[in-house]
Amino acid sequence: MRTTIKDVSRVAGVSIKTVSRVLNKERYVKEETRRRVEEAVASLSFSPSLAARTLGGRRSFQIALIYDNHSPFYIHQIQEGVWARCREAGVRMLAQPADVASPTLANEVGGLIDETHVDGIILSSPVTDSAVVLAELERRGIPFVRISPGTNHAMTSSVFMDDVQAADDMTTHLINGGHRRIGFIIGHSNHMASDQRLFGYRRALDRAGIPFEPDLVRPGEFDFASGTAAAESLLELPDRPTAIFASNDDMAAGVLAVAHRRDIAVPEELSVAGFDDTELASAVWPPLTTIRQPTRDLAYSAAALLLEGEGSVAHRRLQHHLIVRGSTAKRR
Amino acid sequence: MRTTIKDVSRVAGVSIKTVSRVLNKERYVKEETRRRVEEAVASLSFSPSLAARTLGGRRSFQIALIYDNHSPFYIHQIQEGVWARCREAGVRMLAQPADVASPTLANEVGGLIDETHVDGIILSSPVTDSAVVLAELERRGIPFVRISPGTNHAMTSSVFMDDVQAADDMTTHLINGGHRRIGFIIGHSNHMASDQRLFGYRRALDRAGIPFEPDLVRPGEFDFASGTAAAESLLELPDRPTAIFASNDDMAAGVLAVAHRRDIAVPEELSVAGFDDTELASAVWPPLTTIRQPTRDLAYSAAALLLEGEGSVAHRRLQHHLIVRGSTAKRR
DNA sequence: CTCGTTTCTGACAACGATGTCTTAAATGCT
DNA sequence: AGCATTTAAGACATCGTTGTCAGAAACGAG
Repeated sequence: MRTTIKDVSRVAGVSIKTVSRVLNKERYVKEETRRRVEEAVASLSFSPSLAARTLGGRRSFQIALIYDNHSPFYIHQIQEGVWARCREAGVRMLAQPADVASPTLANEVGGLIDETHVDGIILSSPVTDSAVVLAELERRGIPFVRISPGTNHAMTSSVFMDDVQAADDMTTHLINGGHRRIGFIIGHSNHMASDQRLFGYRRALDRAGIPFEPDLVRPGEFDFASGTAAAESLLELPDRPTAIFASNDDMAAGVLAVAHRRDIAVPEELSVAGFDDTELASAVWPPLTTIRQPTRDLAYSAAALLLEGEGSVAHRRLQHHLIVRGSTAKRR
Repeated sequence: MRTTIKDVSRVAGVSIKTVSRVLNKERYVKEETRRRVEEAVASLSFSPSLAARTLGGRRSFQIALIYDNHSPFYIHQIQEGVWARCREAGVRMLAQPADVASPTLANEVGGLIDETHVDGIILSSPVTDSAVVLAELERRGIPFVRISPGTNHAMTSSVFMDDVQAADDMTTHLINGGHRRIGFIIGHSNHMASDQRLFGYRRALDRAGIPFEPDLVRPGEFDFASGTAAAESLLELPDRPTAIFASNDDMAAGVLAVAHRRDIAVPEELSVAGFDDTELASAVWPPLTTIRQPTRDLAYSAAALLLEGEGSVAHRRLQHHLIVRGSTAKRR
């Protein structure tokens, strides 16, 4: 038989309602009573049934994290951060993979909410910018926080970093190294951050008075394979770039592989830059110069905002950092 | 107001019990009635409350996946596989990070079970071999399946691959390439698979009549940093190895980095082999020769065993594959 | 000392499903 | 036609908590 609040109440010699009060840290419980209940809870190593709390009460002690992202490193850090904050709050995290391209996505999210009664939701890019999902959440009035959203910052709670500035910083770093022909690999088109990083690249070029050349820009999809494809085509240009800035580390790793294959020395003949600073950035050779995106902290802050926020809209911007490693150097 | 089974029963013109029967695909419902109920469910887009089902019934429609692993790639694939099978069965997966070294681990697992009423549990290495956790699960009589356990295969359900044979295969591949001095980097000491891979390495050497040299073996922890450390010390040997076999891809990537740094050409002067075939194996240069561990499939099978298995003990062995890429070559 | 607050506690209904039991209708067999 | 069996559907208790309300005890002010 399962240990229930009734057993605790019997051992402590109080009503179940009083046990419930202690469990929920409510006011109006005498210190002495509280102590007795806590002892009973400990001696029975009692854990209240989430199902019963959910059904009877107004909270479910659960939040959902919805993501659709192809970088395991990124997801891992996001999960880590959200989970850490949830743990502190005694709340359960439901990790929910999703497919932004699925026509039934909004229904699935709605079903998730109905089934689990989650108290709130955290959206990670690119689900942050799915209009149907946002509409569904608004309709139900359920609290949610977005991590690195691409749109409508002001209307909903969110945590983010300045992707434009970060890409600008990296591009400027390359320009300062004497590079003028800088290739750029765009991220996946369904991530708003992709546009922003491209914009930052262009802004830095403009400021330095370097004309923008569409030929130096290639599309990508945030994965290794698209990085190699883009690099192949960039390095075949008659007047090839002396530096390539990829919108994330996975694609930058692809660039490195192509450079090795073609016997182009990095960083001597070609500088390569990434973005994100995932574990991958330090696991390739040479280690990548990249932008450290505070992914785990973004996730932690998102959970904090959701759990603490009294339904109010709030924002938090976290700082990025330019990490210079061995994959970039001054142009010779 | 939330949509409940009552609303559905009203729309369909039947009792709530009948709706419940349709939801649970029970017998003894007239075809015509079933259809009416299903229409009502669809038109209201009703999703039953998991909390209520859990509380009232004998199942919770949830299973937990408990892991403590430092490789994001590995965890990602495990989650992926379990999740896929759960989705098919309409069951929720609770991803639960843990710390095998924590003294309160057993309590945490017990608390998880009490709180969530999970129907079963999947353990991933190294939690698979935590005596306290196994004891706790046995004591409660809750079904569980272990993924790649290191001990007691026969007593509990599990899915696994043959780590000994796989390491033997890889070592033999290197020996066949003419290598005689083959370095080996052991995995994390709390993973049983580490011992098994070492054993496979030795077995292959024995069979080939190559004496085992303790000097060629270095400890590691399954991460990039320990791979570089081990490689540094191996490559400083007076008579350095012509091949290094690391117990996983992360450490093999570390070996590659050291080789690059020291200007040792791979694979011309040094062959490097990994294990797992995570995304990382193809994201480094040269791409790693490695063992493809069917991680995702192991996880999928584990979930299948748990969800289908009628409480009986079952096992499934999955096949590994030697993947030859550019990081190994014949000795010159 | 009385009365109004504040503090503290318990009885009981409610949450939304499933389990058990009962009953009615349909079916099969002699 | 009569009876046993199978099929079909509903009434009601139940799961383990929290919400609401009511009442008792302690406290403070006049």
